[in-house]
Amino acid sequence: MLREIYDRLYAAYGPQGWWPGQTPTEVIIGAVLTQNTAWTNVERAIANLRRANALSWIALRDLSEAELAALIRPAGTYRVKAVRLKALVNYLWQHHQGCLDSLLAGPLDQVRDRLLSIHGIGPETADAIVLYAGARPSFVVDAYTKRLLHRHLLCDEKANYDQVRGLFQEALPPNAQMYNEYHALLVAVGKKHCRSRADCDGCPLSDLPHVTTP
DNA sequence: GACCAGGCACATC
DNA sequence: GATGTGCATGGT
Repeated sequence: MLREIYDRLYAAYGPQGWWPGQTPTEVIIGAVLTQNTAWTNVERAIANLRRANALSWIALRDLSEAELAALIRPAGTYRVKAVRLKALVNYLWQHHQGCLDSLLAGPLDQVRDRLLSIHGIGPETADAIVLYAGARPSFVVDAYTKRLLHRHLLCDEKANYDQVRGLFQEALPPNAQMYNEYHALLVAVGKKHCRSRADCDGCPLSDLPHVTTP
């Protein structure tokens, strides 16, 4: 069924062209900045960083936390995110000499655990980094994904992150390009539909099995 | 003027 | 271990 849903969404919406970052570094910064935040606000923050020549790991290392916070302010929760970006930058320099390829190298599960050990990087951010910066097949689960699966009776309402991720990874081949598109497609359909029970009109999945109670 | 957005850490029970 | 809460800007 998860393969069927992918095919339908792809047919309806086409390739999404995620992640909208120009370099792996930019993708990773965006992954932290977008936590609980609309992407348009993340773009403003990244534009500030670019204007300040701060889109590099050296520059980010040398910025103070307060300077960084000021630059990323449009992304919201900027004090928290400045702490998180600093934790990531410090980890990269302390454990990988500032080398991103080194941070992302090794068995996928090891890389994921490595990222999860960094303060401010939870499962969704870690998977987004592995998938969209590392181009490796770690499925990204977000609120849209959980909601859609629950509405279509494919997971329990209280299923946790790793359970939902496991459903996708068991049903699909470990194909990073496909995981990439699928996550983006789930966000696309989730923004238009599946928000309330009245949003099913025109949804490419509206004829699939569906919850009948709120 | 609420309500929400590619979450996460921390406190409390 | 399971909920509840703070973080904070900009769009709808």
